[in-house]
Amino acid sequence: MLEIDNHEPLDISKKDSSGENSSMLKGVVILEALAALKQSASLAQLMQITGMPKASLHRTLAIFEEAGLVAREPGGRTYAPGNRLSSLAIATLTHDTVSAIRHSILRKLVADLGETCNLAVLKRGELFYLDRVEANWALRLHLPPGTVLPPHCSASGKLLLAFKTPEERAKLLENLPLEKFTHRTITDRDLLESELERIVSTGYAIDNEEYVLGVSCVAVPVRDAVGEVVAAIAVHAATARLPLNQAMEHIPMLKEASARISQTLS
Amino acid sequence: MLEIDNHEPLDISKKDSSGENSSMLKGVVILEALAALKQSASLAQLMQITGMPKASLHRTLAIFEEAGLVAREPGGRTYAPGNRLSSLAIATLTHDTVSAIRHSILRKLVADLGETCNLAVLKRGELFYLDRVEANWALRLHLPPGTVLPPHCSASGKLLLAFKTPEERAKLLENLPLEKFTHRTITDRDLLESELERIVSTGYAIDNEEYVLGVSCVAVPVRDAVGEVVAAIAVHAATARLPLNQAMEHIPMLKEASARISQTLS
DNA sequence: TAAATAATTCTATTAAACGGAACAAGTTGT
DNA sequence: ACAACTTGTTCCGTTTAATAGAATTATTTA
Repeated sequence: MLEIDNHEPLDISKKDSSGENSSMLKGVVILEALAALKQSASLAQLMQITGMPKASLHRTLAIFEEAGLVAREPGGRTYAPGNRLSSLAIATLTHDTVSAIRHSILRKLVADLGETCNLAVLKRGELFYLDRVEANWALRLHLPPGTVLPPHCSASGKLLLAFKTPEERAKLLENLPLEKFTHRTITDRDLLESELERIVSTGYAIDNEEYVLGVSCVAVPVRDAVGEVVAAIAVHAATARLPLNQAMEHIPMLKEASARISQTLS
Repeated sequence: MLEIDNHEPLDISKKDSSGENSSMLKGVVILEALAALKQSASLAQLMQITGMPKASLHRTLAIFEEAGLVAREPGGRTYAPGNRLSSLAIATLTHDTVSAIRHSILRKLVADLGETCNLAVLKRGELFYLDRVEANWALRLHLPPGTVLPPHCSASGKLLLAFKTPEERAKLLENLPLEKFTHRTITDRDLLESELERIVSTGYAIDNEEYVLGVSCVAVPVRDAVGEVVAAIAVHAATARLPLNQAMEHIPMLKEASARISQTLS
Protein backbone atom coordinates (compact mmCIF):
# COMPACT_ATOMS: atom_id res chain seq x y z
CA MET A 1 0.00 0.00 0.00
CA LEU A 2 0.92 3.61 -0.25
CA GLU A 3 3.34 2.92 -2.96
CA ILE A 4 4.87 5.31 -5.36
CA ASP A 5 3.03 5.45 -8.57
CA ASN A 6 5.77 4.93 -11.05
CA HIS A 7 4.48 3.51 -14.19
CA GLU A 8 7.11 2.15 -16.49
CA PRO A 9 9.14 5.12 -17.70
CA LEU A 10 9.66 3.82 -21.16
CA ASP A 11 9.76 0.74 -23.19
CA ILE A 12 11.60 0.87 -26.43
CA SER A 13 10.77 -2.62 -27.50
CA LYS A 14 7.30 -1.82 -28.64
CA LYS A 15 5.81 -3.57 -31.59
CA ASP A 16 5.36 -1.44 -34.67
CA SER A 17 1.63 -1.21 -34.04
CA SER A 18 0.86 2.13 -35.57
CA GLY A 19 2.72 5.35 -35.10
CA GLU A 20 4.78 3.92 -32.28
CA ASN A 21 7.85 5.44 -33.84
CA SER A 22 6.55 8.95 -33.94
CA SER A 23 9.18 11.55 -33.33
CA MET A 24 6.78 13.44 -31.09
CA LEU A 25 6.65 10.46 -28.79
CA LYS A 26 10.40 10.20 -28.82
CA GLY A 27 10.52 13.73 -27.55
CA VAL A 28 8.24 12.81 -24.68
CA VAL A 29 10.29 9.71 -23.96
CA ILE A 30 13.35 11.91 -23.54
CA LEU A 31 11.50 14.15 -21.13
CA GLU A 32 10.33 11.13 -19.20
CA ALA A 33 13.83 9.77 -18.98
CA LEU A 34 15.05 13.11 -17.77
CA ALA A 35 12.41 13.36 -15.09
CA ALA A 36 12.66 9.74 -14.00
CA LEU A 37 16.35 10.00 -13.41
CA LYS A 38 16.26 12.17 -10.35
CA GLN A 39 19.44 14.13 -10.86
CA SER A 40 20.86 16.05 -13.79
CA ALA A 41 21.73 13.60 -16.52
CA SER A 42 24.56 13.51 -19.01
CA LEU A 43 24.11 12.83 -22.68
CA ALA A 44 25.64 9.41 -22.21
CA GLN A 45 23.22 8.47 -19.45
CA LEU A 46 20.26 9.54 -21.52
CA MET A 47 21.65 7.58 -24.44
CA GLN A 48 21.71 4.48 -22.35
CA ILE A 49 18.23 4.94 -20.96
CA THR A 50 16.45 5.91 -24.10
CA GLY A 51 18.53 3.81 -26.47
CA MET A 52 18.59 6.70 -28.88
CA PRO A 53 21.72 7.58 -30.85
CA LYS A 54 23.90 10.33 -29.54
CA ALA A 55 23.42 12.76 -32.38
CA SER A 56 19.65 12.51 -32.32
CA LEU A 57 19.52 13.00 -28.58
CA HIS A 58 21.83 15.92 -28.73
CA ARG A 59 19.85 17.67 -31.40
CA THR A 60 16.57 17.13 -29.62
CA LEU A 61 17.91 18.27 -26.28
CA ALA A 62 19.26 21.42 -27.91
CA ILE A 63 15.80 22.18 -29.28
CA PHE A 64 14.22 21.48 -25.92
CA GLU A 65 16.74 23.64 -24.15
CA GLU A 66 16.06 26.52 -26.48
CA ALA A 67 12.38 26.04 -25.81
CA GLY A 68 12.83 26.06 -22.04
CA LEU A 69 11.69 22.49 -21.56
CA VAL A 70 15.06 21.34 -20.34
CA ALA A 71 17.76 23.32 -18.62
CA ARG A 72 21.43 22.89 -18.02
CA GLU A 73 23.63 24.27 -15.36
CA PRO A 74 25.44 27.24 -16.81
CA GLY A 75 28.82 25.86 -17.66
CA GLY A 76 27.90 22.30 -16.92
CA ARG A 77 26.64 19.99 -19.55
CA THR A 78 24.11 17.86 -17.76
CA TYR A 79 20.43 18.15 -18.46
CA ALA A 80 17.50 18.65 -16.10
CA PRO A 81 13.81 19.47 -16.47
CA GLY A 82 13.26 23.14 -17.27
CA ASN A 83 10.73 25.67 -16.09
CA ARG A 84 8.41 25.06 -18.94
CA LEU A 85 8.22 21.39 -18.11
CA SER A 86 7.43 22.27 -14.49
CA SER A 87 4.65 24.54 -15.67
CA LEU A 88 3.24 21.78 -17.78
CA ALA A 89 3.42 19.51 -14.77
CA ILE A 90 1.47 21.90 -12.57
CA ALA A 91 -1.09 22.55 -15.28
CA THR A 92 -1.57 18.84 -15.77
CA LEU A 93 -2.10 18.13 -12.11
CA THR A 94 -4.60 20.95 -11.74
CA HIS A 95 -6.60 19.93 -14.79
CA ASP A 96 -10.23 19.42 -13.81
CA THR A 97 -10.05 16.09 -15.41
CA VAL A 98 -13.17 14.01 -15.37
CA SER A 99 -10.96 11.00 -15.14
CA ALA A 100 -10.12 12.02 -11.59
CA ILE A 101 -13.74 11.61 -10.73
CA ARG A 102 -13.93 8.27 -12.49
CA HIS A 103 -10.81 7.24 -10.64
CA SER A 104 -12.42 8.16 -7.35
CA ILE A 105 -15.49 6.13 -8.24
CA LEU A 106 -13.27 3.15 -8.94
CA ARG A 107 -11.43 3.76 -5.71
CA LYS A 108 -14.63 3.73 -3.74
CA LEU A 109 -15.69 0.54 -5.46
CA VAL A 110 -12.42 -1.09 -4.50
CA ALA A 111 -12.83 0.13 -0.94
CA ASP A 112 -16.28 -1.46 -0.82
CA LEU A 113 -15.40 -4.74 -2.50
CA GLY A 114 -11.89 -5.18 -1.22
CA GLU A 115 -10.75 -6.41 -4.62
CA THR A 116 -9.00 -4.88 -7.59
CA CYS A 117 -11.25 -3.18 -10.13
CA ASN A 118 -10.64 -1.67 -13.52
CA LEU A 119 -12.20 0.30 -16.31
CA ALA A 120 -11.61 -0.73 -19.91
CA VAL A 121 -12.72 0.08 -23.42
CA LEU A 122 -12.42 -1.65 -26.75
CA LYS A 123 -9.95 0.11 -28.97
CA ARG A 124 -9.25 -1.20 -32.44
CA GLY A 125 -10.55 -4.58 -31.45
CA GLU A 126 -8.32 -4.81 -28.42
CA LEU A 127 -9.19 -4.43 -24.78
CA PHE A 128 -7.57 -1.28 -23.44
CA TYR A 129 -7.33 -0.56 -19.73
CA LEU A 130 -8.16 3.04 -19.00
CA ASP A 131 -7.83 2.93 -15.27
CA ARG A 132 -7.30 0.53 -12.46
CA VAL A 133 -7.26 0.55 -8.69
CA GLU A 134 -5.52 -2.24 -6.84
CA ALA A 135 -6.78 -3.78 -3.67
CA ASN A 136 -4.25 -4.31 -0.94
CA TRP A 137 -3.34 -7.89 -1.60
CA ALA A 138 0.11 -9.20 -2.04
CA LEU A 139 -0.83 -11.34 -5.02
CA ARG A 140 -1.33 -8.99 -7.91
CA LEU A 141 -1.86 -9.28 -11.58
CA HIS A 142 0.28 -6.67 -13.26
CA LEU A 143 -1.92 -4.91 -15.81
CA PRO A 144 -1.25 -1.16 -15.57
CA PRO A 145 -3.46 1.38 -17.36
CA GLY A 146 -2.58 1.38 -21.02
CA THR A 147 -2.21 -2.37 -21.21
CA VAL A 148 -3.96 -4.03 -24.12
CA LEU A 149 -5.29 -7.57 -24.13
CA PRO A 150 -7.11 -9.70 -26.66
CA PRO A 151 -10.82 -9.45 -25.91
CA HIS A 152 -11.78 -13.11 -26.09
CA CYS A 153 -10.13 -14.13 -22.84
CA SER A 154 -11.32 -11.44 -20.45
CA ALA A 155 -14.68 -10.63 -18.96
CA SER A 156 -14.54 -6.99 -20.03
CA GLY A 157 -13.42 -7.90 -23.52
CA LYS A 158 -16.15 -10.41 -24.08
CA LEU A 159 -18.69 -8.03 -22.67
CA LEU A 160 -17.67 -5.20 -24.93
CA LEU A 161 -17.72 -7.51 -27.94
CA ALA A 162 -21.14 -8.77 -26.93
CA PHE A 163 -22.70 -5.33 -26.92
CA LYS A 164 -21.42 -4.35 -30.34
CA THR A 165 -23.87 -4.33 -33.20
CA PRO A 166 -24.08 -7.77 -34.85
CA GLU A 167 -22.26 -6.55 -37.96
CA GLU A 168 -19.41 -4.98 -36.03
CA ARG A 169 -19.14 -7.93 -33.77
CA ALA A 170 -18.99 -10.31 -36.70
CA LYS A 171 -16.29 -8.29 -38.36
CA LEU A 172 -14.20 -8.19 -35.20
CA LEU A 173 -14.65 -11.88 -34.49
CA GLU A 174 -13.74 -12.83 -38.00
CA ASN A 175 -10.19 -11.64 -37.56
CA LEU A 176 -9.73 -12.45 -33.91
CA PRO A 177 -6.96 -15.05 -33.45
CA LEU A 178 -8.51 -16.64 -30.31
CA GLU A 179 -5.14 -17.40 -28.85
CA LYS A 180 -5.13 -19.99 -26.09
CA PHE A 181 -3.80 -18.77 -22.73
CA THR A 182 -5.12 -21.41 -20.35
CA HIS A 183 -7.02 -24.62 -20.83
CA ARG A 184 -10.14 -22.61 -20.16
CA THR A 185 -9.64 -19.95 -22.81
CA ILE A 186 -12.46 -20.03 -25.32
CA THR A 187 -10.80 -20.85 -28.62
CA ASP A 188 -13.84 -22.02 -30.50
CA ARG A 189 -15.71 -19.42 -32.49
CA ASP A 190 -19.15 -20.90 -32.01
CA LEU A 191 -18.62 -21.29 -28.32
CA LEU A 192 -17.55 -17.68 -28.12
CA GLU A 193 -20.61 -16.59 -30.07
CA SER A 194 -22.96 -18.32 -27.69
CA GLU A 195 -21.04 -16.92 -24.73
CA LEU A 196 -21.61 -13.45 -26.15
CA GLU A 197 -25.32 -14.15 -26.52
CA ARG A 198 -25.44 -15.21 -22.92
CA ILE A 199 -23.67 -12.02 -21.88
CA VAL A 200 -26.17 -9.82 -23.69
CA SER A 201 -29.10 -11.59 -22.08
CA THR A 202 -27.70 -11.63 -18.55
CA GLY A 203 -26.07 -8.21 -18.63
CA TYR A 204 -22.72 -9.25 -17.24
CA ALA A 205 -19.66 -11.25 -18.25
CA ILE A 206 -17.34 -13.54 -16.40
CA ASP A 207 -13.81 -14.72 -16.94
CA ASN A 208 -13.32 -18.11 -15.39
CA GLU A 209 -9.51 -18.33 -15.39
CA GLU A 210 -9.48 -17.90 -19.13
CA TYR A 211 -6.49 -15.63 -19.27
CA VAL A 212 -4.49 -16.50 -16.18
CA LEU A 213 -5.06 -19.64 -14.14
CA GLY A 214 -6.20 -18.77 -10.66
CA VAL A 215 -7.60 -15.37 -11.62
CA SER A 216 -11.26 -14.86 -12.30
CA CYS A 217 -13.24 -11.81 -13.10
CA VAL A 218 -16.72 -10.33 -13.44
CA ALA A 219 -17.56 -7.36 -15.67
CA VAL A 220 -20.60 -5.15 -16.23
CA PRO A 221 -21.24 -2.56 -18.95
CA VAL A 222 -20.89 1.20 -18.64
CA ARG A 223 -23.31 3.10 -20.85
CA ASP A 224 -23.10 6.63 -22.16
CA ALA A 225 -25.87 9.20 -22.12
CA VAL A 226 -27.60 7.55 -25.09
CA GLY A 227 -27.49 4.14 -23.47
CA GLU A 228 -24.80 2.73 -25.69
CA VAL A 229 -22.21 0.49 -24.06
CA VAL A 230 -18.90 2.32 -24.22
CA ALA A 231 -16.80 0.77 -21.48
CA ALA A 232 -16.72 -1.99 -18.91
CA ILE A 233 -15.90 -2.08 -15.23
CA ALA A 234 -14.70 -5.29 -13.76
CA VAL A 235 -13.62 -6.75 -10.47
CA HIS A 236 -11.08 -9.50 -10.41
CA ALA A 237 -9.17 -11.50 -7.90
CA ALA A 238 -7.40 -14.72 -7.19
CA THR A 239 -9.99 -17.48 -7.39
CA ALA A 240 -8.66 -18.91 -4.15
CA ARG A 241 -9.60 -15.71 -2.36
CA LEU A 242 -12.74 -14.83 -4.23
CA PRO A 243 -14.45 -17.74 -5.97
CA LEU A 244 -16.48 -16.86 -9.00
CA ASN A 245 -19.87 -17.47 -7.44
CA GLN A 246 -18.92 -15.14 -4.65
CA ALA A 247 -17.57 -12.56 -7.05
CA MET A 248 -20.93 -12.54 -8.77
CA GLU A 249 -22.52 -11.29 -5.61
CA HIS A 250 -20.66 -8.10 -6.29
CA ILE A 251 -22.55 -7.45 -9.48
CA PRO A 252 -25.08 -5.07 -7.91
CA MET A 253 -22.32 -2.89 -6.56
CA LEU A 254 -20.49 -3.00 -9.87
CA LYS A 255 -23.68 -1.86 -11.58
CA GLU A 256 -24.09 0.95 -9.13
CA ALA A 257 -20.57 2.20 -9.81
CA SER A 258 -21.22 1.76 -13.52
CA ALA A 259 -24.25 4.01 -13.26
CA ARG A 260 -22.21 6.65 -11.53
CA ILE A 261 -19.49 6.49 -14.14
CA SER A 262 -22.16 6.82 -16.81
CA GLN A 263 -23.08 10.17 -15.34
CA THR A 264 -19.59 11.45 -15.99
CA LEU A 265 -20.07 10.66 -19.67
CA SER A 266 -22.18 13.65 -20.57
CA MET B 1 39.38 27.16 -49.88
CA LEU B 2 36.63 26.45 -47.53
CA GLU B 3 34.58 28.73 -49.58
CA ILE B 4 30.92 28.68 -49.09
CA ASP B 5 29.37 27.49 -52.20
CA ASN B 6 26.52 29.91 -52.34
CA HIS B 7 24.86 29.82 -55.63
CA GLU B 8 21.72 29.94 -53.54
CA PRO B 9 20.79 33.21 -51.91
CA LEU B 10 21.23 33.04 -48.19
CA ASP B 11 17.83 33.20 -46.68
CA ILE B 12 18.34 35.17 -43.52
CA SER B 13 14.70 35.99 -43.09
CA LYS B 14 14.02 32.37 -42.36
CA LYS B 15 15.16 32.35 -38.77
CA ASP B 16 15.71 28.65 -38.56
CA SER B 17 18.18 29.52 -35.84
CA SER B 18 17.01 26.48 -34.04
CA GLY B 19 13.95 24.38 -34.26
CA GLU B 20 11.04 26.63 -33.70
CA ASN B 21 9.34 24.29 -36.10
CA SER B 22 10.39 21.06 -34.54
CA SER B 23 7.66 18.48 -34.57
CA MET B 24 8.67 17.39 -31.09
CA LEU B 25 7.91 20.85 -29.78
CA LYS B 26 4.61 20.85 -31.56
CA GLY B 27 3.74 17.74 -29.64
CA VAL B 28 4.54 19.48 -26.37
CA VAL B 29 2.54 22.53 -27.41
CA ILE B 30 -0.49 20.33 -27.86
CA LEU B 31 -0.02 18.82 -24.43
CA GLU B 32 0.32 22.29 -22.95
CA ALA B 33 -2.85 23.46 -24.62
CA LEU B 34 -4.64 20.42 -23.32
CA ALA B 35 -3.48 21.00 -19.77
CA ALA B 36 -4.00 24.75 -19.80
CA LEU B 37 -7.58 24.44 -20.89
CA LYS B 38 -8.99 23.12 -17.66
CA GLN B 39 -11.69 20.88 -19.07
CA SER B 40 -11.74 18.22 -21.76
CA ALA B 41 -11.17 19.89 -25.10
CA SER B 42 -12.59 19.26 -28.53
CA LEU B 43 -10.50 19.09 -31.67
CA ALA B 44 -11.89 22.45 -32.76
CA GLN B 45 -10.87 24.12 -29.50
CA LEU B 46 -7.38 22.74 -29.72
CA MET B 47 -7.18 23.89 -33.33
CA GLN B 48 -7.97 27.40 -32.25
CA ILE B 49 -5.50 27.44 -29.39
CA THR B 50 -2.58 25.84 -31.12
CA GLY B 51 -3.27 27.22 -34.57
CA MET B 52 -2.44 23.87 -36.03
CA PRO B 53 -4.40 22.40 -38.92
CA LYS B 54 -7.09 19.94 -38.15
CA ALA B 55 -5.53 16.93 -39.81
CA SER B 56 -2.20 17.37 -38.09
CA LEU B 57 -3.78 17.78 -34.70
CA HIS B 58 -5.95 14.79 -35.21
CA ARG B 59 -3.07 12.59 -36.21
CA THR B 60 -0.92 13.69 -33.31
CA LEU B 61 -3.69 13.29 -30.77
CA ALA B 62 -4.34 9.78 -32.05
CA ILE B 63 -0.69 8.92 -31.51
CA PHE B 64 -0.74 10.47 -28.04
CA GLU B 65 -3.91 8.67 -27.15
CA GLU B 66 -2.44 5.36 -28.17
CA ALA B 67 0.56 6.16 -26.05
CA GLY B 68 -1.53 7.01 -23.01
CA LEU B 69 -0.48 10.64 -22.91
CA VAL B 70 -3.96 11.89 -23.61
CA ALA B 71 -7.26 10.23 -22.91
CA ARG B 72 -10.71 10.66 -24.29
CA GLU B 73 -14.10 10.07 -22.82
CA PRO B 74 -15.05 6.49 -23.66
CA GLY B 75 -18.03 7.49 -25.79
CA GLY B 76 -17.29 11.13 -26.47
CA ARG B 77 -14.52 12.61 -28.46
CA THR B 78 -13.00 15.27 -26.25
CA TYR B 79 -9.42 15.08 -25.11
CA ALA B 80 -7.88 15.36 -21.66
CA PRO B 81 -4.45 14.71 -20.14
CA GLY B 82 -3.84 10.99 -19.74
CA ASN B 83 -2.25 8.91 -17.03
CA ARG B 84 1.13 8.98 -18.58
CA LEU B 85 1.16 12.76 -18.62
CA SER B 86 0.25 12.79 -14.93
CA SER B 87 3.14 10.46 -14.23
CA LEU B 88 5.47 12.72 -16.14
CA ALA B 89 4.13 15.64 -14.15
CA ILE B 90 4.85 13.97 -10.84
CA ALA B 91 8.26 12.79 -11.98
CA THR B 92 9.11 16.31 -13.04
CA LEU B 93 7.98 17.94 -9.85
CA THR B 94 9.92 15.47 -7.76
CA HIS B 95 13.10 15.88 -9.76
CA ASP B 96 15.95 17.09 -7.60
CA THR B 97 16.65 20.12 -9.71
CA VAL B 98 13.06 21.23 -9.88
CA SER B 99 12.37 20.75 -6.22
CA ALA B 100 15.66 22.24 -5.11
CA ILE B 101 14.38 25.76 -4.47
CA ARG B 102 11.16 24.58 -2.97
CA HIS B 103 13.07 22.15 -0.85
CA SER B 104 15.30 24.89 0.47
CA ILE B 105 12.27 27.00 1.33
CA LEU B 106 10.80 24.06 3.17
CA ARG B 107 14.06 23.49 4.94
CA LYS B 108 14.19 27.04 6.16
CA LEU B 109 10.61 26.75 7.31
CA VAL B 110 11.46 23.64 9.28
CA ALA B 111 14.47 25.37 10.77
CA ASP B 112 12.26 28.25 11.87
CA LEU B 113 9.41 26.19 13.23
CA GLY B 114 11.36 23.27 14.53
CA GLU B 115 8.73 20.87 13.20
CA THR B 116 8.33 18.67 10.16
CA CYS B 117 6.83 20.33 7.09
CA ASN B 118 5.68 19.02 3.76
CA LEU B 119 4.42 20.00 0.35
CA ALA B 120 1.59 18.11 -1.31
CA VAL B 121 -0.68 18.20 -4.34
CA LEU B 122 -3.91 16.50 -5.29
CA LYS B 123 -3.35 13.90 -7.97
CA ARG B 124 -6.44 12.25 -9.35
CA GLY B 125 -8.32 12.91 -6.19
CA GLU B 126 -5.61 11.62 -3.89
CA LEU B 127 -3.16 13.54 -1.76
CA PHE B 128 0.36 13.13 -3.08
CA TYR B 129 3.40 14.23 -1.10
CA LEU B 130 5.86 16.02 -3.31
CA ASP B 131 8.42 16.90 -0.68
CA ARG B 132 9.02 16.74 3.00
CA VAL B 133 11.61 17.96 5.48
CA GLU B 134 11.83 16.27 8.83
CA ALA B 135 12.55 18.04 12.08
CA ASN B 136 14.96 16.37 14.42
CA TRP B 137 12.62 14.62 16.74
CA ALA B 138 12.79 10.99 17.59
CA LEU B 139 9.08 10.48 17.12
CA ARG B 140 8.43 10.57 13.42
CA LEU B 141 5.58 9.83 11.13
CA HIS B 142 6.87 7.92 8.16
CA LEU B 143 5.38 9.58 5.08
CA PRO B 144 8.14 9.89 2.48
CA PRO B 145 7.69 11.88 -0.72
CA GLY B 146 5.64 9.83 -3.14
CA THR B 147 3.25 8.67 -0.47
CA VAL B 148 -0.43 8.82 -1.36
CA LEU B 149 -3.15 9.40 1.22
CA PRO B 150 -6.91 9.84 1.13
CA PRO B 151 -7.66 13.55 1.31
CA HIS B 152 -10.37 13.58 3.94
CA CYS B 153 -8.13 12.85 6.89
CA SER B 154 -5.31 15.31 6.40
CA ALA B 155 -5.08 19.06 6.63
CA SER B 156 -3.51 19.38 3.18
CA GLY B 157 -6.03 17.04 1.61
CA LYS B 158 -9.00 18.84 3.03
CA LEU B 159 -7.53 22.16 2.05
CA LEU B 160 -6.96 21.12 -1.55
CA LEU B 161 -10.48 19.71 -1.79
CA ALA B 162 -11.86 22.90 -0.30
CA PHE B 163 -10.36 25.07 -3.00
CA LYS B 164 -11.66 23.02 -5.92
CA THR B 165 -14.64 24.32 -7.87
CA PRO B 166 -17.92 23.44 -6.14
CA GLU B 167 -18.94 21.01 -8.88
CA GLU B 168 -15.71 19.11 -8.89
CA ARG B 169 -15.54 19.05 -5.15
CA ALA B 170 -19.04 17.62 -5.01
CA LYS B 171 -18.21 14.89 -7.52
CA LEU B 172 -15.04 13.96 -5.70
CA LEU B 173 -16.70 13.94 -2.31
CA GLU B 174 -19.52 11.80 -3.55
CA ASN B 175 -17.18 8.94 -4.21
CA LEU B 176 -14.75 9.43 -1.40
CA PRO B 177 -14.83 6.39 0.89
CA LEU B 178 -14.19 8.45 4.07
CA GLU B 179 -12.33 5.62 5.69
CA LYS B 180 -12.00 5.90 9.44
CA PHE B 181 -8.44 6.02 10.75
CA THR B 182 -8.94 7.38 14.26
CA HIS B 183 -11.98 8.25 16.29
CA ARG B 184 -11.48 11.81 15.09
CA THR B 185 -11.46 11.12 11.38
CA ILE B 186 -14.33 12.94 9.71
CA THR B 187 -16.49 10.18 8.26
CA ASP B 188 -19.65 12.17 7.86
CA ARG B 189 -20.16 13.83 4.53
CA ASP B 190 -22.06 16.85 5.83
CA LEU B 191 -19.51 17.43 8.53
CA LEU B 192 -16.77 17.30 5.95
CA GLU B 193 -18.65 19.75 3.74
CA SER B 194 -18.93 22.30 6.49
CA GLU B 195 -15.31 21.76 7.40
CA LEU B 196 -14.37 22.58 3.80
CA GLU B 197 -16.47 25.73 3.96
CA ARG B 198 -14.66 26.75 7.08
CA ILE B 199 -11.33 26.14 5.37
CA VAL B 200 -12.20 28.35 2.41
CA SER B 201 -13.30 31.18 4.66
CA THR B 202 -10.36 31.02 7.05
CA GLY B 203 -7.70 30.19 4.50
CA TYR B 204 -6.13 27.31 6.37
CA ALA B 205 -6.89 23.74 7.35
CA ILE B 206 -6.16 21.67 10.40
CA ASP B 207 -5.90 17.98 11.11
CA ASN B 208 -6.74 17.27 14.69
CA GLU B 209 -5.40 13.72 15.02
CA GLU B 210 -7.69 12.60 12.22
CA TYR B 211 -5.21 10.29 10.55
CA VAL B 212 -2.90 9.24 13.33
CA LEU B 213 -3.65 9.69 17.01
CA GLY B 214 -1.24 12.06 18.63
CA VAL B 215 -0.32 13.81 15.38
CA SER B 216 -1.89 17.09 14.39
CA CYS B 217 -1.29 19.35 11.48
CA VAL B 218 -1.93 22.78 9.95
CA ALA B 219 -1.92 23.48 6.22
CA VAL B 220 -2.09 26.59 4.05
CA PRO B 221 -2.57 26.89 0.28
CA VAL B 222 0.11 27.48 -2.33
CA ARG B 223 -1.13 29.42 -5.33
CA ASP B 224 0.23 29.60 -8.84
CA ALA B 225 0.82 32.77 -10.83
CA VAL B 226 -2.89 33.06 -11.65
CA GLY B 227 -3.88 32.67 -8.02
CA GLU B 228 -5.21 29.18 -8.34
CA VAL B 229 -4.50 26.84 -5.45
CA VAL B 230 -2.17 24.15 -6.76
CA ALA B 231 -0.52 22.75 -3.67
CA ALA B 232 -0.46 22.87 0.10
CA ILE B 233 2.28 23.23 2.65
CA ALA B 234 1.75 21.89 6.09
CA VAL B 235 3.47 21.61 9.42
CA HIS B 236 2.78 18.71 11.65
CA ALA B 237 3.97 17.30 14.91
CA ALA B 238 3.15 15.20 17.89
CA THR B 239 0.30 16.90 19.70
CA ALA B 240 2.10 16.39 22.99
CA ARG B 241 4.95 18.54 21.77
CA LEU B 242 3.00 21.04 19.71
CA PRO B 243 -0.65 21.42 20.63
CA LEU B 244 -2.93 22.52 17.86
CA ASN B 245 -3.55 26.01 19.20
CA GLN B 246 0.18 26.53 19.36
CA ALA B 247 0.65 25.09 15.88
CA MET B 248 -1.78 27.64 14.59
CA GLU B 249 0.51 30.40 15.66
CA HIS B 250 2.78 29.17 12.91
CA ILE B 251 0.31 30.02 10.21
CA PRO B 252 1.86 33.40 9.35
CA MET B 253 5.21 31.76 8.74
CA LEU B 254 3.60 28.99 6.71
CA LYS B 255 1.93 31.63 4.59
CA GLU B 256 5.17 33.41 4.07
CA ALA B 257 6.82 30.23 2.88
CA SER B 258 3.80 29.56 0.71
CA ALA B 259 4.18 32.93 -0.97
CA ARG B 260 7.80 32.21 -1.67
CA ILE B 261 7.00 28.84 -3.17
CA SER B 262 4.34 30.48 -5.31
CA GLN B 263 7.02 32.59 -6.88
CA THR B 264 8.80 29.49 -8.06
CA LEU B 265 5.70 28.48 -9.99
CA SER B 266 6.11 30.93 -12.82
C1' DT C 1 51.46 15.32 -22.80
C1' DA C 2 49.26 11.68 -24.60
C1' DA C 3 45.40 8.73 -24.60
C1' DA C 4 40.72 8.05 -23.71
C1' DT C 5 36.28 9.61 -23.23
C1' DA C 6 32.53 12.56 -23.93
C1' DA C 7 30.29 16.36 -26.48
C1' DT C 8 29.34 18.70 -30.67
C1' DT C 9 28.95 19.46 -35.66
C1' DC C 10 28.36 17.87 -40.44
C1' DT C 11 25.92 15.56 -44.03
C1' DA C 12 23.31 12.56 -47.27
C1' DT C 13 19.57 9.70 -46.70
C1' DT C 14 15.16 8.34 -45.08
C1' DA C 15 11.02 8.49 -43.00
C1' DA C 16 7.70 11.02 -40.75
C1' DA C 17 5.07 15.16 -40.48
C1' DC C 18 2.33 17.99 -43.22
C1' DG C 19 -2.12 19.85 -44.68
C1' DG C 20 -5.50 20.46 -48.47
C1' DA C 21 -9.34 18.25 -49.77
C1' DA C 22 -12.76 14.64 -49.87
C1' DC C 23 -15.61 12.20 -46.89
C1' DA C 24 -18.41 10.78 -42.82
C1' DA C 25 -20.81 11.51 -38.77
C1' DG C 26 -23.25 14.10 -35.86
C1' DT C 27 -25.98 18.61 -34.85
C1' DT C 28 -29.30 22.28 -35.62
C1' DG C 29 -33.02 24.71 -37.53
C1' DT C 30 -37.27 24.95 -40.08
C1' DA D 1 -38.07 14.70 -41.93
C1' DC D 2 -35.02 16.97 -44.42
C1' DA D 3 -31.59 20.08 -45.50
C1' DA D 4 -27.82 23.02 -44.06
C1' DC D 5 -24.25 23.23 -41.19
C1' DT D 6 -20.80 21.93 -38.03
C1' DT D 7 -17.32 18.88 -36.43
C1' DG D 8 -14.57 14.74 -36.74
C1' DT D 9 -12.00 11.33 -39.68
C1' DT D 10 -9.45 9.53 -43.62
C1' DC D 11 -6.67 9.93 -47.81
C1' DC D 12 -2.49 10.79 -50.15
C1' DG D 13 1.07 13.37 -52.77
C1' DT D 14 4.43 16.71 -51.09
C1' DT D 15 7.64 18.75 -48.13
C1' DT D 16 10.47 19.04 -44.37
C1' DA D 17 12.41 17.63 -40.32
C1' DA D 18 14.39 13.68 -38.05
C1' DT D 19 17.93 10.36 -38.49
C1' DA D 20 22.49 8.35 -37.33
C1' DG D 21 27.27 7.40 -39.12
C1' DA D 22 31.34 9.58 -39.08
C1' DA D 23 34.45 13.41 -38.45
C1' DT D 24 35.71 17.00 -35.32
C1' DT D 25 36.37 19.32 -31.14
C1' DA D 26 36.44 19.70 -26.11
C1' DT D 27 37.20 17.65 -21.70
C1' DT D 28 38.88 14.41 -18.48
C1' DT D 29 42.18 10.95 -17.04
C1' DA D 30 46.57 8.49 -16.74
